Amino acid sequence: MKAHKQTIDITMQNDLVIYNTLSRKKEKFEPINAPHVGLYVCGPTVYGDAHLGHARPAITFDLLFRYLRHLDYKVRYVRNITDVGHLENDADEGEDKIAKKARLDQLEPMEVVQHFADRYHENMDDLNVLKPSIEPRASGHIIEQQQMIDSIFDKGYAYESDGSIYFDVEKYNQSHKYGKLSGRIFEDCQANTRELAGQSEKRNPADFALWKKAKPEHIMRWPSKWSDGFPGWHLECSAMSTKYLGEQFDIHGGGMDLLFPHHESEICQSTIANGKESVKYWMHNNMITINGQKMGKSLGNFINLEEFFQGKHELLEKAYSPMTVRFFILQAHYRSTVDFSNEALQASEKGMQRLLTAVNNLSKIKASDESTVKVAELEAKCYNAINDDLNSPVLISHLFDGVKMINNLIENKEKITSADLDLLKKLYTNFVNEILGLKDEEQSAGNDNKLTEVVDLMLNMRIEAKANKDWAMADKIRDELQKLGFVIKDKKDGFEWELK
RNA sequence: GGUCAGUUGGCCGAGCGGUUAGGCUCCGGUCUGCAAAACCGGCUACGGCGGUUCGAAUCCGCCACUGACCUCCA
Repeated sequence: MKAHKQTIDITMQNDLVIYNTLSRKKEKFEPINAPHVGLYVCGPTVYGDAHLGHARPAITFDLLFRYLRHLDYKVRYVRNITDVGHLENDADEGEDKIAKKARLDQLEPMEVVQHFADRYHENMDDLNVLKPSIEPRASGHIIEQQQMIDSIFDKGYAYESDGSIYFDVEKYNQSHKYGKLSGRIFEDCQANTRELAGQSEKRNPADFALWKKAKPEHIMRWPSKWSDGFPGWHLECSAMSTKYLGEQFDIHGGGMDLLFPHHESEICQSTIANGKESVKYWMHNNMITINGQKMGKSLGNFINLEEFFQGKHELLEKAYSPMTVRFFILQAHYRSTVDFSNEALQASEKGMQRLLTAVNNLSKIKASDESTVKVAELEAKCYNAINDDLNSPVLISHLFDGVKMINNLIENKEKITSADLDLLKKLYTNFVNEILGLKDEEQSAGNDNKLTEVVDLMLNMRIEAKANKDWAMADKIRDELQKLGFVIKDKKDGFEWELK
């Protein structure tokens, strides 16, 4: 039995295919140094509460992390926290996002960082997103970033201008061809990059900052040989991924909006500093839209995760649990946009409940001496789906086919051997709990003991009324409880209820 | 304006040359004192116009529309 499982896993490992943004193709996943896998994902800039948009990459790469671990890879997952250097407008001019928030709230920048990092972690825990192996902060790696600048400078791809250091994109383009990830052409970037006042210290509008001299009022600053200042936004990811995953590593992930210029710039920095391509597979999750539009601060349509969980937002008809949000996101493929709507969320909520109920009901199935169901086939379909560039929607559709199988087994419409039953249970534990990361949230609600006793009492009285064929009393108890928001479910031998 | 995606049934959302994706809704049935819940079953769509092919939602061309990035944002 164990030996059998091993063979399956080894086969499955060899079958994983992921879409590489670099080649715009699906590629067989082959780690540089198996069984070790290095995974780097761009984390949040912690100057505000996490919203639905933050949940997408977190859940997408959590799925990848979980699946790679399921395949017995030794994964080192690094997801950074940006706490310095990310400027307004993602430009090379403008106020630091953290510093601005600190100024507005009259706090130390690190108070802002601590507060929102803590909130982010709470939200991620709620969503059942596993903690990364390492969660480095940009401000803790100033030395590493300065060393990387030195390296780029020594190789002649950076220049100083009034205390700031810029990456020389034109020179890079001549020797390495700029734009291989985003598909942009250097000349177009020159023509289309907006020329801001104050950018004149750059030789070329497409150049980006590696180190910025701090203006007198700028509070987040570190000494350097060039000036008192702070690192450029793109640099932190290159410096930290190199430090923890090495000069070459397997997968770099992030949102599609980071593809340009952030990831393109990372490639430039790492290629020059390390003398070689650093990332083997680039993966990008798509955006979440609301009523067909991307969420954006300027559109005023972004919804915080906390607001989802509490139902406190004008666009929300009700609260949606973290698992509902997670399931909703997993029901679309990560490279597709997914459009938020109350109707879609509610569809996911019901569907997920049906799936999780079936999982709980697996224990009710009794084994026979033959099987009329094809469990091994179902398992193969599930692995094929997840192996195909993490196709979670197709995986989920197969799991729903299995739900029908489970329900029919419970009602003895189908038969299953004990070996197949073990496989079926393992299949659902693996895919639903371990890989998709779904868990039943039902238990915690309405655990007020007195309330439970009173409601149970009422419903037991109703059973007596029914036994006496006192339908008026039975219906009265039911209807009144329903008015108060209780959902009453009659069962063959009793009842179940929950408070909405 | 440049670059890149996409347009699938009432709603969401897979598919990427031939087979029922799946979920929710809706409709029927089982169960029930009646309901609800639960379960089972049913519901054949691919923006428009041409073309390639024995065969196209899937490939090609044109048109229309939507979105993303280049500016905030994951």
